[in-house]
Amino acid sequence: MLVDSADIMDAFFERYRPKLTETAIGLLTPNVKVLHYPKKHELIKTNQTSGYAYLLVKGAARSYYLHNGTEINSWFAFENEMVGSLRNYNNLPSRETIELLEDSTLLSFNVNGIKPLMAENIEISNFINQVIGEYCLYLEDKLFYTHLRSARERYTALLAQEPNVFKRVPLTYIASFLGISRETLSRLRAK
Amino acid sequence: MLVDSADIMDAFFERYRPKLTETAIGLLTPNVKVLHYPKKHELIKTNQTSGYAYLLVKGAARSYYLHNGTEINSWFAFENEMVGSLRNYNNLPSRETIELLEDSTLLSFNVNGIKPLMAENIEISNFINQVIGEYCLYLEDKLFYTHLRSARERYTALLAQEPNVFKRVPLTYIASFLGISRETLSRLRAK
DNA sequence: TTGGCCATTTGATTTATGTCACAAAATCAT
DNA sequence: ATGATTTTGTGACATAAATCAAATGGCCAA
Repeated sequence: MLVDSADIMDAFFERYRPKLTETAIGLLTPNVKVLHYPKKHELIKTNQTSGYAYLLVKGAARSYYLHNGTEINSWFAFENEMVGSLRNYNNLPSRETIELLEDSTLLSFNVNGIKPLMAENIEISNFINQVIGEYCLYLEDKLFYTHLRSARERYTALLAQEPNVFKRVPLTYIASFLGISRETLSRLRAK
Repeated sequence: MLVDSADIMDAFFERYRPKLTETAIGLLTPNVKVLHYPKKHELIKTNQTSGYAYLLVKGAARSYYLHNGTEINSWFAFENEMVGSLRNYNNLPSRETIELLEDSTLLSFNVNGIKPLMAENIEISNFINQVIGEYCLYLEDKLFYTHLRSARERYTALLAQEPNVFKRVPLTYIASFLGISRETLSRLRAK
């Protein structure tokens, strides 16, 4: 059954209600759209500078890049997570391709339309900087829990911290995310 | 020869002059101090929540944490670089200790005094978010150039991108930063 | 200047993980 | 459903890098 587009956007803004007043929402709304895309659709492509960021309402996505001809997955995202290219946000070409792992429902944010609003509305500015700040903490964590850790340690950490990854993402993708070969991941799982 | 404190602060604000007006500088000034500390001084300590961030005017610093009883270095910083704990900024205890590698001159920023200014002055808000945004890009780069790369690749990348690290930081520290043993680094250098 | 303490190098050996090859299982399209 | 294609698992072997051990070199303090 189809959910009304306006409902989805309302639900999203409701989540941020303590932070975003009607004024801010009014400014954002023309720059936000509800979209549906099938599995394998590419939201952002390598070397491209996209003007959009997305919120995953329903579905899953991965980000990957090519290294020596093989795909290296850099992250996976699920419901209620923001997906996009930080480099794109800074007007640099994306190094990664962002691809849907499932048929998905998304909110698209027109970055070129929203950025200028940051100067005139402090709530929007805070909202965006909060998203980037949280991503920054995530990256620090990822480095901390990866650096100088063995394959088994990285595997068990991921299993503990993001169990849904193992339920919704093929092991081949998870292996390169963990920085190990498919075979090693298979053997780790076999205990 | 001693340089006057006011001169150092002026020079710093001058760097940001196109972004910070007199109003913003006036608000910041009471929260900024010029400090001198000797080599080995610890600016921020593990598990502590410091209320300060620093700009390295002259000198060098490293950030490290303990893992299985050994020090793992997470970054090195030199002149004109901001040093601090992102986790502290987000009111979380630091996982790392930030220690000076040389006798240094710094600007200290009182974060608790400055944060409230972000709500009333958009330039200060933009300034801070720019610093965090750049750190975020740095972390992405670090992951990208580290993940699934061999010891030799990580070594040559560091040598190419930050040659001064090898001039001012002991090899023991560089080894753990690269995620390799001291012996391996020595052998890589011997070619 | 000298001794002592780190930092760095070099050598021998071990170990974790990658690679290659193939088998089994699961998923997909017809 | 049925075969075909993709994903996952298992075994044998290769190799990068760790570990252990010890020698050499550099630097600081008395």
